[in-house]
Amino acid sequence: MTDDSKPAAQGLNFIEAIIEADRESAKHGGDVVTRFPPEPNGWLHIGHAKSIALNFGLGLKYGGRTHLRFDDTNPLTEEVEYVEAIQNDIKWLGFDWGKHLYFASDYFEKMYLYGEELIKMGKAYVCSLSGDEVSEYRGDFFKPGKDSPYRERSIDENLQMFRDMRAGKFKDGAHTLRLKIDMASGNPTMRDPPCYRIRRATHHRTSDAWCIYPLYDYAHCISDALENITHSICTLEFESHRPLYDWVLEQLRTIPPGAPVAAPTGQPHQYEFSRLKLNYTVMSKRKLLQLVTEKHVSGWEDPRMLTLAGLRRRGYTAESLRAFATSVGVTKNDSWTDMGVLEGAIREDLNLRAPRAMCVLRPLKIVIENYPEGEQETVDVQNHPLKPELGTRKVPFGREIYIEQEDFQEVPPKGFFRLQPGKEVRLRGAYFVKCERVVKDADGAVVEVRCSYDPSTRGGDSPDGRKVKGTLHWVAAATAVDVDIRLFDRLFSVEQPGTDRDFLLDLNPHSLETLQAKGEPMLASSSSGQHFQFERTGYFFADPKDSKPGAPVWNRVVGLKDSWAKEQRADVRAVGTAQGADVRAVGTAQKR
RNA sequence: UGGGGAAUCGUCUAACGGCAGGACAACGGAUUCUGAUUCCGUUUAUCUAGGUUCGAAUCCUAGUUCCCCAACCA
Repeated sequence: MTDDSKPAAQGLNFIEAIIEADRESAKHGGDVVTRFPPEPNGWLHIGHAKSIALNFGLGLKYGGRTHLRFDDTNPLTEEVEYVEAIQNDIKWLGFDWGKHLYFASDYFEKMYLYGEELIKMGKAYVCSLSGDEVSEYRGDFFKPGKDSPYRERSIDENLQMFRDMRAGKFKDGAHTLRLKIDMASGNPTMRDPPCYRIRRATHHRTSDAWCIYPLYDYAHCISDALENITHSICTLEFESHRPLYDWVLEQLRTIPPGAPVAAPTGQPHQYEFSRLKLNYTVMSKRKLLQLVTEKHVSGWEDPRMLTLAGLRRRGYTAESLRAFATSVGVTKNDSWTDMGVLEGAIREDLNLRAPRAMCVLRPLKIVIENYPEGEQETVDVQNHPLKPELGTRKVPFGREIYIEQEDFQEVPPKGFFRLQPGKEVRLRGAYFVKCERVVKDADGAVVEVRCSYDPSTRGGDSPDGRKVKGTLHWVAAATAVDVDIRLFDRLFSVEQPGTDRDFLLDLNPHSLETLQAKGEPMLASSSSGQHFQFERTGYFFADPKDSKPGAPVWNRVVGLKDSWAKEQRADVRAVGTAQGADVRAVGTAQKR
């Protein structure tokens, strides 16, 4: 997929630059080992895709490897359901951890022994302050913390108590093991952080083997070191945790030979990049979970959700997501990516991938008066104009057909070149038709348009060389199949949901519209998981969950770009502002 | 009145003392049996103020703005 003929678009991202410098200096023996460390407490979303693509991409690019490690140190929120879903999503995205599947819980025994060693070194102590007291003693940003009264417990007592913690001799929350660092540090993370808490909860892997569990800051760096991770890449909010990450490993490296547990071999370094922020959506797992549990969406796999599962079901391809992840770049800038970039990525992919079909979303009946009654024929239509090798298909045509309601205007606006009284358009792959008259109901609404056709234009070209401006998609009424369609819009109606109020208030009430359309017969037999471009309307995907054999349900992945619609909107705006406009504007011509 | 980060077209991102480049968006045009795609073109940026230098987005000084940190969450 690389194109060396392109002029250097280069510029490594800053992590690649670090890695290349490290390889240059033979740091880590030139190895590159990264890891993707999800906590199994929710489904993966588009933001994770950026991290996955980064970590696995680096492993691939530099001939190293990437581990999948579940960061499962909090049994209260973690479940196997998530472990499975996460693996599923990563594989679907196209990445492979090979045999390198790990769990932080695999290291619980070692982590515990490291705790004992830290106690023996005088670097950790059992603290018996309550949660409230701990935060009180911690101070705040401007006020240094105070030492815990338990800070100077003897090594023997600490060791005994830590063992008793493990043995289940204390109530939940009665004690913690804390690292002895510096209660006056300007960085709150370094104010004697707890590294073990007592918590009787069944763990999804270790069951009830443990009643104490390590905390993130302690567990993560140790896991990285045990796996010989070289570049431990995380998001910006962990930046202030890096001194602690380094501190723990530094202590552990001093474990003497012959101790019950050997010092970890790896010397990983943590690097931080900015997480993906996309407008018109929310990314936090807490909010996504809330959308699911409060049933604002149908589940983690709702096609409007920007979870990987939701996007997959919506019809996004793994390729498009990987391309998107690459296109947003990797920096430490706090930035917002426009949803349009994601939509562009899937359009670009599907434009090449998806065969074309015709489907009329909001039908308007056309009767071709000079077409023989009772007669029917088939016309050949290209399956993919960009790929002639995909051939053509037979599409039935007849006297009565449907076109899109918006493709006819009795009183057309300026620039409209679709069907209108007295004018001729092309029905794709079929004939030129001309609007002769309009049939209205009692209220004056157009219910049917009467046309004539030119039999000599069969196939869509006129022998006399006359041109038409418009080409419409259509479906023959007699053979049309009813098609279930779901049109999705952005889940939220504002760029940054929840900025100054509850994010749920920013939900877009029109994010889902279902309708029954008229499609060409082929669409009834399409199998789930298939993509089409419905010509002139958008890219659609047969929903893998809701489709039944012979009755696919079509998700609109994304609409086609529509510069006509955009122009119309611009005209509306222009008219709106012109009314209030001031004539003085004429005078600006004198400038310069 | 702490600690840690970040500031480049509208957006995202390059440039590492030597012509501020690319992508997306926008706008204009060409082609088109999809008002799609494709192609061509145009507009738009170095947070501010000083300094060093032949030369500063880049180095120095001072300032401004924004983000993160006060779970026994990750």
